[in-house]
Amino acid sequence: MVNWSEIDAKWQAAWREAKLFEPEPSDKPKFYLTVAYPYVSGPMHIGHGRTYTIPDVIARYKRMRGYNVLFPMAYHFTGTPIVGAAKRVARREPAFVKVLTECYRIPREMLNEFENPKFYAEYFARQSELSYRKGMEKLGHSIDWRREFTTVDPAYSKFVTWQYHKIQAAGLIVKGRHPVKWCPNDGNPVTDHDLLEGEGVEIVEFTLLKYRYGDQILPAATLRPETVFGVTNLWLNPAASYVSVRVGGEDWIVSEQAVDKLRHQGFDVGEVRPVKIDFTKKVEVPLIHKMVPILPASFVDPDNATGVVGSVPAHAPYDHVALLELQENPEILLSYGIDPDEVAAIRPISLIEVPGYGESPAVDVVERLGIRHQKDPRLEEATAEVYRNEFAKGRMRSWVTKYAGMPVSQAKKAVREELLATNEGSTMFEFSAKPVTCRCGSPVVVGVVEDQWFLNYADEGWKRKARDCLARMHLVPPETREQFEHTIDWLHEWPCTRIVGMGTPAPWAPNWIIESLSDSTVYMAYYTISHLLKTVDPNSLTDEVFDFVFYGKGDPQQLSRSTNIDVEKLQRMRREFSYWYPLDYRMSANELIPNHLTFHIFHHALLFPDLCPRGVVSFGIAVLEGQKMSSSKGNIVAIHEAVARYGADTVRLYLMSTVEPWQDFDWRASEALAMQKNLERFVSLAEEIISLPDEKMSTLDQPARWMLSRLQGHIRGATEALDNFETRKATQHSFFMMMQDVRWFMKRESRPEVRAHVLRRVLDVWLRLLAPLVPHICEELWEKLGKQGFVSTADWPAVDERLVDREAELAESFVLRVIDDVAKIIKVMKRQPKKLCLYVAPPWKWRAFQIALEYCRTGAVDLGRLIKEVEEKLELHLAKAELVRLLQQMVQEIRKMPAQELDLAASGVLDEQAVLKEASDFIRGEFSLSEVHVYSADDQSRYDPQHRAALSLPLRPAIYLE
RNA sequence: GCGGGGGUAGCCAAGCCAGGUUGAAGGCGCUGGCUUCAGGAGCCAGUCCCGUAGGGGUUCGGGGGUUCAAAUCCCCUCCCCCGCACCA
Repeated sequence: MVNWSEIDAKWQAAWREAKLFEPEPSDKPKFYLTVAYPYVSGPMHIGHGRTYTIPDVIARYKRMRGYNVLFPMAYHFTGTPIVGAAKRVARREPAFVKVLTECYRIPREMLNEFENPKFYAEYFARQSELSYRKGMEKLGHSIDWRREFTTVDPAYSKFVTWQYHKIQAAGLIVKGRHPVKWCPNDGNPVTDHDLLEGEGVEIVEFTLLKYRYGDQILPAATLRPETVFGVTNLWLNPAASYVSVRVGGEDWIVSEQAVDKLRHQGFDVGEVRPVKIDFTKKVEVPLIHKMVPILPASFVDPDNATGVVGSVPAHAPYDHVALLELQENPEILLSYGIDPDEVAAIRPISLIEVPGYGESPAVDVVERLGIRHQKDPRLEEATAEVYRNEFAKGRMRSWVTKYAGMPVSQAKKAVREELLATNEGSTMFEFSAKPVTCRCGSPVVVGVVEDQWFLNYADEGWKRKARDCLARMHLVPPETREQFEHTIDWLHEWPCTRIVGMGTPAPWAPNWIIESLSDSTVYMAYYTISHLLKTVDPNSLTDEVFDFVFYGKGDPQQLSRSTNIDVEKLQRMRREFSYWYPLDYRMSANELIPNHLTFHIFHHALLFPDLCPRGVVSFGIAVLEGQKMSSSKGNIVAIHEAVARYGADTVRLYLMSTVEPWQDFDWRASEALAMQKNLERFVSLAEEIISLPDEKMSTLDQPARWMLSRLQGHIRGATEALDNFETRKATQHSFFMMMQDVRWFMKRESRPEVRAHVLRRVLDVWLRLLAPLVPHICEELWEKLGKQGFVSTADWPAVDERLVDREAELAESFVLRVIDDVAKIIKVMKRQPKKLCLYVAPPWKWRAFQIALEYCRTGAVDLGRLIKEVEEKLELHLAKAELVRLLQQMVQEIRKMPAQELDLAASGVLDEQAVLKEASDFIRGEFSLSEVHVYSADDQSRYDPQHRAALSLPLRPAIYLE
């Protein structure tokens, strides 16, 4: 049993005291990596454990490779979720309180403190056992803690202020209006976290077509303005209440429910009066100015947009079905005073042609599905199908002169533009699904925020800079490049200010807060000086200070006088930044590619065009026993619990071993436990090796040469893996394969002095290979092995080419193959043999083998020619049938064998007889035999009662068992 | 719809780009043997099917093709996951 927690604590303290991870600028080459700082709205769990262990492993590896490594960390406080969580505590929401008190064991009497967002954040940032700080320390992360900060620190705000001054000066902050989910009760925008229901519901923009109804306007809402050319009538729901309302200078008729929506969306809404719809009146369609009737329809939802709907039966299944119903039921029409003959005359007007459909797609689909009533739920699916196909493949018909031949996707925009330009249309936002309800219980509406500030990512010049930056970056995995490129193309104005939440006031509009993704784009630069800023009065951090630190602009003497910051300190900050920047690698979750990671490229491209990050590594998501983790629901495994149960090294190794960083990770308790046992086995193996006498070098025999050669392969494998951020592959080589090989060697090597000598050499290297992955136990064993200093700062092992021994590896795999064959035979003969005879192929068969190998190399084997050539060259006295059989077998064998081994074998370095004789004692033991004999197949004195020797082939000796 | 990723033996997961160590690494699970002051310990072996001599049959979502040779290359097809914004 290993006392993991004791070892963890011992070495974490030792590293801290030695200030091992507090790098200073020097003349050593540097390696600077960062990972997205945590948003501290809950405990650190194993998903985060993985996120932060990956960079730690890389940092530790690079440190051993001789780099001066900077790995800093901070905490993200900015934004709404923490504030939202504090609010939920204030409201004492039962489910949330339960998670806090039961899952996270927060005493109930402390709850009122959690109503304060800052306390809340601090608690999970660094105060409690559940915190990120404690979790990372417990995992042994090699972080320079001197540099930690939070995004609400005054100095950080100064840095954000500097940054936004720069962006503003570049003309990339623009103002506009922006739709948001809005709670009228709270008077605030709400995020998805604030919703009781309606999470993920989108805001869609409808076009309003202004139909003239006498002096009034009926604004019909549609997502398909291009279909205006096919309008046959207007729909209103007779069961709904419509009102007349002043909007701007116009008199609109909309559903009662629409009035508030318009108001929230910034329309100038005046007096509201009830109105009775006169279904006998005609309305004038905008743009085409034709008169159409108003018809009653129950499918019209008064709570969706304006409650007024235009009818395009050729392209809208609802419209088509509703019209059919009216045509079949004239009595309904009569009750509204509508002339049934007029309605009976209405025909769908097709304006879009779509491959795969007839004249009117909506009619086709309705007929195919057999839909007869406007309340049929399948109309949703029918509408989606028609919409999708027309949008993707449809073109405007030739009669729609102005837009003839235009793809629907374009026509939609063009028609909309025309409607807006002629004031025959307007726009309105609506939710894509309902209901949307705030946690306070109030229904949420779409609110349009005026005076919203945006980062103008749509700016072509900025995009170009971002693309240039991206082109120079190394991306892991490489497939992410397309995602980044796509994101840069498609990103447009990003609303970068908020009304609520913690953060930095926008410099030009202090009533707004810089939004939390927008304040976290270039903070990697801030880390380089964050420890020094702790001794500086934040008020003295003017833009000029940052200009000097980041750009070297200005005179430090003068700057010192104006700011009261020591010149040395200013120069030291400048030196830190100049030394560490650019960032070598940025690591983050791949779900952040569409926003944070691309933003960080944009902002670097603007602020540090010559110092863009060199690379990005994107991580996959983590799940727990196949289930999505959720801090707010409490289904997580907290880091401090995992470390307490398994030890830091087990957690680290498990996190690194099952998948590569960019793949999705699944934590399974049973596998974590298994990993702990594996690690304990390693420890007892290592301790056994350490207890062996330190033998002097003696001649290395076959198993020893094999072991040392395999070791070189694993050094190479692990090195390549970590160079490519492949933690899983590194673990495979450094841990699992090493375990297998060492065990095999211990079993195989019979001479104690050779075994001791080789194993001690192996362990010296092995501990260093494992140190980035499981640093605590490696330090412990490194010390026990009698090595000086920390293994964490020891040299990473280099491949010793002199120990690479392909012959030894070939010989060993040859022995293994023979053992395998013998085992198979014993299994089939179903009794325990006493005696084993092995007959290795005679020289002439090797020559035939070489010739056959040449044939195989060129592709198709002409067996006839091969036989002829072998006969001629070897002058054999052999029955033709026998030779044919033999060569066929050889070709088959060659096809099955590894190419490199074959080449080596064919060169004749392998003395089969000698290798098998060396291994014969081992083989005897393996099968509990009493005798093992090795003969050449042409040895006249051999014991061979069943004439097996004739079956021998190169690399496949004949076998006889009795 | 747009963009990205993926389907491999009971499970996870390598391999695929550069076709030939591929019945297919490694881990987990399971089975057997050994060891053991039977304990969720350790060690060894096995783990697609058939087979009293190292063999044969059939496998990498499905179908087709290229090739002496395909999990790997090409074509078609089915299915799954993630992102699409104001949310960190």
